[in-house]
Amino acid sequence: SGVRSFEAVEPHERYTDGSKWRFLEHKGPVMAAPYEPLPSNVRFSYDGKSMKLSLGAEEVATFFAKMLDHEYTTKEIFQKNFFNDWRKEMTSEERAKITDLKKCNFNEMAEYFKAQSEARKAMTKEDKLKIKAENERLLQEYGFCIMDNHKERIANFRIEPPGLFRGRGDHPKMGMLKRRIRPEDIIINCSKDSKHPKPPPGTKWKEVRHDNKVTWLVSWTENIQGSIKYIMLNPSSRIKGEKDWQKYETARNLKKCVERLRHQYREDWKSKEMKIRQRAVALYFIDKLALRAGNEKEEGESADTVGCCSLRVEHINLHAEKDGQEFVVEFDFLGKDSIRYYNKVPVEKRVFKNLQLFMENKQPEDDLFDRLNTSILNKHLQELMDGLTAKVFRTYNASITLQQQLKELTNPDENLPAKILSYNRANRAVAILCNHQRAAPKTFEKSMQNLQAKIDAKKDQLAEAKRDLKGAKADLKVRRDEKSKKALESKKKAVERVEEQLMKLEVQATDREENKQIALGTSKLNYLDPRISVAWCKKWGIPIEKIYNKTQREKFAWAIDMADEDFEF
DNA sequence: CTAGAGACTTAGCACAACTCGT
DNA sequence: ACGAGTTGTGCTAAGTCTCTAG
Repeated sequence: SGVRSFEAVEPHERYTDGSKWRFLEHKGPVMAAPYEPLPSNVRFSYDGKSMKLSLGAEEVATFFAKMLDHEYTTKEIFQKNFFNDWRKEMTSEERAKITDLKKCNFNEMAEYFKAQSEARKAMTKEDKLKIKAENERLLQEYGFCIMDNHKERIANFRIEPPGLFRGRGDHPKMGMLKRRIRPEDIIINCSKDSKHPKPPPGTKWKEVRHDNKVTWLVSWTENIQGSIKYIMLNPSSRIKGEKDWQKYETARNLKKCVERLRHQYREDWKSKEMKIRQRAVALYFIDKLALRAGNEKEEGESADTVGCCSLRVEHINLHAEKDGQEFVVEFDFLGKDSIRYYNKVPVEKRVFKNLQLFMENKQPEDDLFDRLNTSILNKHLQELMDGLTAKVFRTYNASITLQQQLKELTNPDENLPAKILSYNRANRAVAILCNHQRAAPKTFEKSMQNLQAKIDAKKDQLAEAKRDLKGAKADLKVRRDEKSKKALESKKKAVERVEEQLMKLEVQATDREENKQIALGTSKLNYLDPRISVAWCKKWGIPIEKIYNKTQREKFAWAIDMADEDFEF
């Protein structure tokens, strides 16, 4: 099943009728483990008196108890949403009695779960092995499907277990109960002529359908936002790989016409139509700053975040002059996942003047681009180039930046670790462009200190090695024999070795420091044409394992097969 | 054009698994 | 062999974009 062939030049739709497969067979999802009631000695108490909860109410209470040491359980919205949903699961007697969250004591439950997790850590090796074996069995049975002629890995074959919803950022629905998914909620998708997955004994699927226009195997509707969740294939699968390839080919098509498009939107800055000016300025931001498109969101349904088209007046500040630069736009807004975007960018005068115009007579909470949305923008883009949408600019600019940076930063004379540092720096330039941030690792300070200690130790070692070398030189001068000559050689070698080790550590420290709050993974996985990296590795004799781990090599198998050292994005 | 459903990609984080020095 | 620190993986939320109906 590992052998795949791709057309060498252009990715194509496998079928011309829009269907995604002919044959699809799988075992269905793994359901969430059923609720295990608490032992009777673990009690919940209300208003100082212990009280036995009904099974349903107890389960939801344990969700809260498990989260007690997270800061967000102290938030008012979280508590309100939780309590509201919890009460719905109570019996009418419980509901009558439990009316104030502050009077609830979950401590025994919390202690119990802490003890459980300790016990799990302290399990014997055999028991851990047993669990591992069971997981492996589950993976083998449910983790694969047959699509057309290939056995393919499934990405997420487990149904999401129930729990309390925790959105990102300031989410109005945090703390709500994410309910348990039953077989009756689940839609199965497979081919008619396949062996259909069986629902658990005594249950039924909501539906079994045979829709080969879609790629998912299982779906259900989630109760927090009412959106549909899917079980789909792993990125290593044919269907995902071809799609990925296609994405990068579209971005390469953009490369061919991007100068034309840039010229066009610069012209449009002068248009007499407000709508066209807004479109042109937004597109400039998307191109220059790799902003996301910015669809409209329903207010109050999720955290207040924006992208380009949904920017509001309050998200930018205009400075005719700032820090010695003219026409500076200061961006400050929350983007996807409530990650802050903060940037001060000098722009062309004409853009600046347009922004002033767009902001005239508006309140801070008004839309900056009031005549624009993603649908208008994408319709325009579609006319400029086949398959062009706003997000293609992100892919294009990310990939072209990597290629440029690699060209600029790679020094042919440097050794392997130095070259890899260059790669990471090129990758980092992209991550910064795309604003891929992470919380600094909790162990960051300590880990830097450790590394510094290692470096210091290595420096001492080097000084010592150099002293030895000097001694050997002096020896040779005096003795002039073969033995001293050999000794000198070996001391020289030793110095070189330690020098190299020291450099490696210093490179590592630099890399880590620069990476403190930057996440490289997202761009590597989603924005960088893997053929650029494969070509770079081949050109400089870098083993691909230094750049891509096993999972990544599987995902990018198509590119590793395809690209040679002169691949140009 | 608007709203909503649906399908699919992109995202950061928690924790499990592994690695390396002692 | 062990534990601390690092890396990899699973999870699932949060985006983008298309399509359809009114």
